Amino acid sequence: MTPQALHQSRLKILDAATDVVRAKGYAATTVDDLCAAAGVTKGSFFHHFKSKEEMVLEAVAHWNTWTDGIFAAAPYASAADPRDRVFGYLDFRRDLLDHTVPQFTCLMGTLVQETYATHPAVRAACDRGMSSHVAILTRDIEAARLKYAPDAAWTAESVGYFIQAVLQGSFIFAKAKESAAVARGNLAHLRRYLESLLGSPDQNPR
Amino acid sequence: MTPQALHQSRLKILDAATDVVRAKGYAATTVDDLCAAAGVTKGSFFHHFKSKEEMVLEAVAHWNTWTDGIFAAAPYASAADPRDRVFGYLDFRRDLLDHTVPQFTCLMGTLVQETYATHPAVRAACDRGMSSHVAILTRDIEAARLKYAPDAAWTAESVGYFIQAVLQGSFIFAKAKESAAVARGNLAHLRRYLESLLGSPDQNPR
DNA sequence: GGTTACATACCAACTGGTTGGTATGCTCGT
DNA sequence: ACGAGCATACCAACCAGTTGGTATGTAACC
Repeated sequence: MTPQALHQSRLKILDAATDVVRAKGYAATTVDDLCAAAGVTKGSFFHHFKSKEEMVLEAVAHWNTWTDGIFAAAPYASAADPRDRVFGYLDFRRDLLDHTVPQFTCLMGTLVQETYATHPAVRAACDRGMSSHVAILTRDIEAARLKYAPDAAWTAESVGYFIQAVLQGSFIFAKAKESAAVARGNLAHLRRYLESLLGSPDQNPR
Repeated sequence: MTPQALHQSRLKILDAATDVVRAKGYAATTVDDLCAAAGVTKGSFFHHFKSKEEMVLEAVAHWNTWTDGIFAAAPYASAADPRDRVFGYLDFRRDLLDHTVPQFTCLMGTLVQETYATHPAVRAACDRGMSSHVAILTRDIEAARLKYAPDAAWTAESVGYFIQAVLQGSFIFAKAKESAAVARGNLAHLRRYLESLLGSPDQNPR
């Protein structure tokens, strides 16, 4: 966003927030935790952010530009066929599971669970972020639907939300079991379902 | 569990915990919040529970016996055909979505997100609880698989986890959007997928 | 070139309110 | 009279946010 956003200390705090909040949650993360992780002082923190909540709102925005960049730059994103992009997305997310649990889980999914009733602005930011990610995904799904299942009874958007829900739910089990095994199995089921909707990516159109 | 568990104040605290923790999360829920919601004093709270964490562990156990009872008593549970029980479960969960968001979301899904890295005992309790619910569901799925898809490439257990992940992910979107609409759409997709695995419940076997 | 004025970035110490938990004593059934 | 259950007052630790100050840069003015 603003040139300000590039400032070193500011960035370090936002980066630290994505890690610490994902690991401990919002309420349990103290400003001191963040400062220690970012290597800045409390004075610096409150110089850059009016409050802890305002900071986390910017952390969500920071997270979204960061992840949007990752998915846009991924190899699958430049596939010519939209269905290949959809399945490429699934494979890409499956490969992300090779990282550790705190690394592949979602900041917004974690945040919204504990803040939806108490911090309306955070809830709204998570809603916007998750929905915009779904919208990006939905574009490819809709293109694939028009090409491979034009008479389908389902909407592309509902499939986009379904994919995200499977991912978010998988993260919960990954945390509970400290293992990505269930998440991997879930992605396999999800792929099979999408193949039933769009056909397998190595089949021909129609 | 023990006859102790039936004690009035104890029960009121555990009931309050399921509501308040689901709404505000574990860290943001104070012992005073719980006491106020339960209508007991702090002295009573710490008479019955050694600590906030020990209380939440019992709240998880309390939650599991409560929900297990609900699902066991639901009409679908006594269907003769295992496939009917599986789809009955899906319909039952869909109907639960008519309640408010705080009412149909899952205590353990909320809890584990923010505690998995900081409160190992809570994480383990959530894992046990969620896995045992999956295990109950898996029994019906396995019976349906043997009857309707004996040569299937998938395991009943992995389908059980998939169903739960879709539900948990749906809860996240319900919280983010303060609406169950996405959750309903997700359950429709889930049903379609299960029909592709087991056949539609009004079809004949094989 | 030097001085004033001001803005940004940062820091350590502090504050006032909150929190989980404790200490102590009251009450009531047996 | 004795212990289970409960109530009240309290405490030390902790927390978000404040304060007052320093260091650095920089733009303007003479």
